[in-house]
Amino acid sequence: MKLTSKGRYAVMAMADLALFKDNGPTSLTDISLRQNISLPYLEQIFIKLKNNNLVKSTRGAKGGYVLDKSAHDIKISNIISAVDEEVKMLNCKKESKKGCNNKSTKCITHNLWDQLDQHINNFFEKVKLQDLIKKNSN
Amino acid sequence: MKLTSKGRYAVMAMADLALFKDNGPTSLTDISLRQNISLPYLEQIFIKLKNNNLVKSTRGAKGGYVLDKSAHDIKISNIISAVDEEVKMLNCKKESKKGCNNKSTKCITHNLWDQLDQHINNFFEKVKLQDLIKKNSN
DNA sequence: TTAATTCCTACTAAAAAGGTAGGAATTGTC
DNA sequence: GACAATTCCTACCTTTTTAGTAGGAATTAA
Repeated sequence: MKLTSKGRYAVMAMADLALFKDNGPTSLTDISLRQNISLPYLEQIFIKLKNNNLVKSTRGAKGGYVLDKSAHDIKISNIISAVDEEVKMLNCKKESKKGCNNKSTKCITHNLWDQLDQHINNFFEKVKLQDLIKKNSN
Repeated sequence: MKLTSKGRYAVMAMADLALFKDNGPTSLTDISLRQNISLPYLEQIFIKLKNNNLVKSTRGAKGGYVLDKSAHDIKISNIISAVDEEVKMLNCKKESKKGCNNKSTKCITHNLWDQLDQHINNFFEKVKLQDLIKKNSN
């Protein structure tokens, strides 16, 4: 299962962008300071967010990043998958050739992890970036 | 987040025990062969399962393990936590002293991960070992 | 021109995952 | 009583991943 700091940082950074979107492009330096994430690490994360059309960049002084679409239209699942974290418990190969253990058809617990994956992915599908910043203002 | 092969193996092994419970104690050698898990690794896992009263052991020849209670009464969450895998996305310290980033009160995404944890833990609470072996007989 | 920024590639340190090695203790079976 | 099968125990190890760091090039507002 891959759900670690990178995914968390990505979501935090996107939420930060959404919160400060009215100030023009937000620099990674600002996000780094506000969210306490190392700047070069943020850079790597934002390359991916950009490649996945979640943010747009402006280079040079006064540059930075802005959301590429409204916070209403960005699902958490989009962010998670953009930084290569996939929610997947199973090593089990696709049900084409061999089974999960290189043995029989499916391992005993195949369905369990499959259902869990669906649960989690479903959760991330339902939550929008906008939901986070609403909640934060409590 | 800690949900890896160890937890998966533990659940697989417990399900195996449940499936073959009528043959008397099941040796780890058998489970190792059937589930394709390395024997010494299984041993380590079973020490923990035993310490958590999920299985009972019989030493010596013809020895092995049996479930310590009915498969109806063993929750997947029991197994996962027995092998030290905890479902917890947040690094965030308990809301006592400092906030999540060593900064403000809560990080922007605190509630999100908190809810996800609850979702997953809830899932594991609901599913019993018995449910797995029923499903497997499809 | 300079300072602030994104962009890019490569390296690295620490931790965790997923084991292996080797042997001691126990017990049913011949 | 020997032996084979097993659990039990401690220590080590190898590979992968995580979470960075280092160093600099390209871009652009002021």
